[in-house]
Amino acid sequence: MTILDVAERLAQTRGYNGFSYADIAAHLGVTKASLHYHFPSKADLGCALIERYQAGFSAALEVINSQSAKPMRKLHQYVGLYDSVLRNDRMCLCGMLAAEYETLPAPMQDRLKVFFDINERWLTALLQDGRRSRSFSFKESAKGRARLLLAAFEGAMLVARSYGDSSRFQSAATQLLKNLIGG
Amino acid sequence: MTILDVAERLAQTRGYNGFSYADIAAHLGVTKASLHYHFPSKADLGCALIERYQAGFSAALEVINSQSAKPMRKLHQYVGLYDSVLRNDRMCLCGMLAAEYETLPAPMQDRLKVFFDINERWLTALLQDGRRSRSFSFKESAKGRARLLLAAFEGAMLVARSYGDSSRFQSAATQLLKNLIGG
DNA sequence: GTCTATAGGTGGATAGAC
DNA sequence: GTCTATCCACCTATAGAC
Repeated sequence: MTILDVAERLAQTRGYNGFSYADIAAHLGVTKASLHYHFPSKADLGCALIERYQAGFSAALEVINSQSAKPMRKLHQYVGLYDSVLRNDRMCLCGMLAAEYETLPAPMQDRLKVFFDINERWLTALLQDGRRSRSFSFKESAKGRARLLLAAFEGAMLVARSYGDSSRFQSAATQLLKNLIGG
Repeated sequence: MTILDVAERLAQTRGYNGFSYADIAAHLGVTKASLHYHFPSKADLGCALIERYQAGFSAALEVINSQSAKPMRKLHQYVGLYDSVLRNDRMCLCGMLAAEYETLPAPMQDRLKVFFDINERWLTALLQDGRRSRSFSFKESAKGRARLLLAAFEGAMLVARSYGDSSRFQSAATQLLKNLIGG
């Protein structure tokens, strides 16, 4: 378990303002001071968290893209990324940080939007592909649809977590894919 | 400006863990100690915040119900409640608190779910009415649809706020109403 | 790299005068 | 009801020994 592993879990369950160096130190059995050697300030740690999360997410998106699957199957796999986070009793890191946006250091705010932008671009491309191949059917702009899906997934995670009921997320995602994109 | 007014704004913009008695006191020009006279603990204040927010929301829902408008018009008015919050540069109080759920005192957690439950019930009833009168058309359960709408609205607010762009919310809401409920 | 020790600040909360 | 004064716990962060 690395510092980032522990910090990530804490940030995804309690939020950036909901954990401290002391929490991480306690979980790892080290002192707070040693953490500052690796991440001088909490803002540094926060930026590293988003960057690593982003990198992991991007890698997962590439894996999905590398398969020659139908667009709808790729979309289901995308939903699976969120679902696995939720089943791990966590909220999407960036959805969590979005709530705390106004309290975040500026460098974290910037990286947060990059995460959403990358997801939006990936989803937009998938939706365009799917519509071209007549796998998807929708009238609005692909970008608008992508934004809607992303926001709806984040919101569904947010509410599902309050109820400790991941089926709420799955129900929402299923409806979205069936009624909003539907072939 | 009352204590609750100031605290509400802070909670909606910075989150429950993102403001302190000192912040409220500074905005009101009083001391922290005097705040504790009205709300002994921060949990008391938090509960009062949710209860007042809930009461205001319920009152707004009754106003909508009291009109003899078409179901779709009522739904648009419901969306307008969220939109006005966002235009005020705020996030829905309960969407905000949902992110911080795990760090909240138990009494706040309970009240938070009550808020969502009440919204879900109101939306479910409206969707059922609309379907009965053939104003709405959807195949899934009204309850499932209600949950989806609520979660999607919260998520759309969440993301829109990070971009400081309320049109992102409006675009999402418009798509949801047109494609998910559509007549 | 990790430790001890500590600084300087802020958190929520209380006692008691007015 | 609001104030001053204060408490103690916790926060982020640094200095310097090992």
